Amino acid sequence: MVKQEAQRKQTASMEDYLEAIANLGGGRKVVRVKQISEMLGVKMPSVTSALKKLSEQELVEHERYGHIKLTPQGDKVAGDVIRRHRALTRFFAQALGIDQQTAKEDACKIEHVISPLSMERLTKFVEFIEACPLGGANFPSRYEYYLEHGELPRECLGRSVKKRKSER
Amino acid sequence: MVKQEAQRKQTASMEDYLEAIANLGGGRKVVRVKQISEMLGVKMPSVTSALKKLSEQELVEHERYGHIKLTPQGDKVAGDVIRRHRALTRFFAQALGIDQQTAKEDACKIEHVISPLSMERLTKFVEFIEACPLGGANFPSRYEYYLEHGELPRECLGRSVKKRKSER
DNA sequence: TATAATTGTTAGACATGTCTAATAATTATG
DNA sequence: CATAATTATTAGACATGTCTAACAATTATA
Repeated sequence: MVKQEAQRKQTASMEDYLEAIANLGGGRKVVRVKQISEMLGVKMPSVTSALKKLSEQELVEHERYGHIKLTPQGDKVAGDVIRRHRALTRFFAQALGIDQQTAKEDACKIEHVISPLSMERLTKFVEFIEACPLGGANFPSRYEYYLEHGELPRECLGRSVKKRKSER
Repeated sequence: MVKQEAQRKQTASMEDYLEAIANLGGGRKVVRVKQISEMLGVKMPSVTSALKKLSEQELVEHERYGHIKLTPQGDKVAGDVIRRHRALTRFFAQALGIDQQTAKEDACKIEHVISPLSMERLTKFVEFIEACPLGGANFPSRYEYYLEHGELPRECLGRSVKKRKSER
């Protein structure tokens, strides 16, 4: 087995840069400092300085005034961040019924701090919600009822629903 | 209406200090720099320095070598943080089935970055889960099945379950 | 292609929050 | 109650990441 470089844990900030570069360079387009700076809402010198750090860690290839590209390692890290981002966005939007904008903003913050275990469970949770006609299709609609009316829908009150043996 | 001091948004770090002081001082016990430092895993000078900042913002009362106490404002901020913390912990533990330790750790991070909207929905979600015998009691158990076996439980596969009109 | 506009970099200030080392105050104990 | 042990503070270093101002390179255009 080949010895694997231990992947240094990135700060939230550096993860944001990697994510931005991946998103901008997705279609092999040229990535520019200015785009990154606009996407992240920081000034260009901040980007330059971040690129320097990421280059030193071999996560990014960057030469003065020249091209910006993720290395395979950088791409892997960015991919992980993006996966977390997507799952979290789906969770907030699909499961909790939150608007896309807020869902993304929250995902953007939480993706940097959530534990792998919680991330995994949250992902499975969304998959489950989306796949299971009962826990899935019914669950969100009942939940929405609860959100709107502040009280449980009929089907939850036990009357019109047969309980299974194990629940009697 | 009395003019209300705009509540300056706190950093994650300052929120942690307020939370720790509230938790330690809960029973009107004397709060000590050392306790805070141990609870947060920082050295004492960090605490002293944080207390200075929080005092300037009138969130904490602190005199040299003396007592440490939240002001009413500080107490309010701490209370908000603690409420977020609790709801998040419940979510991870109850809804996602994550161990208490990890649930708390994640809550500790996320409580500082989640939006009020998502927080509110997440709280309602947990309430719903805990209150609704169907979306509640059944949902987590089906979800657990899915977690363990990697596939949906029978009741979710449409066979043994009558769909309601609206879903046909 | 010379010049203007745009984009990128460097240098260095600043804010936040941590730490260590040295010192001071408080508290416990012989 | 004097001294030792503990707890707290100050001073200042350091790391991260942002910014502005000044300058440099690149690209567009007259």
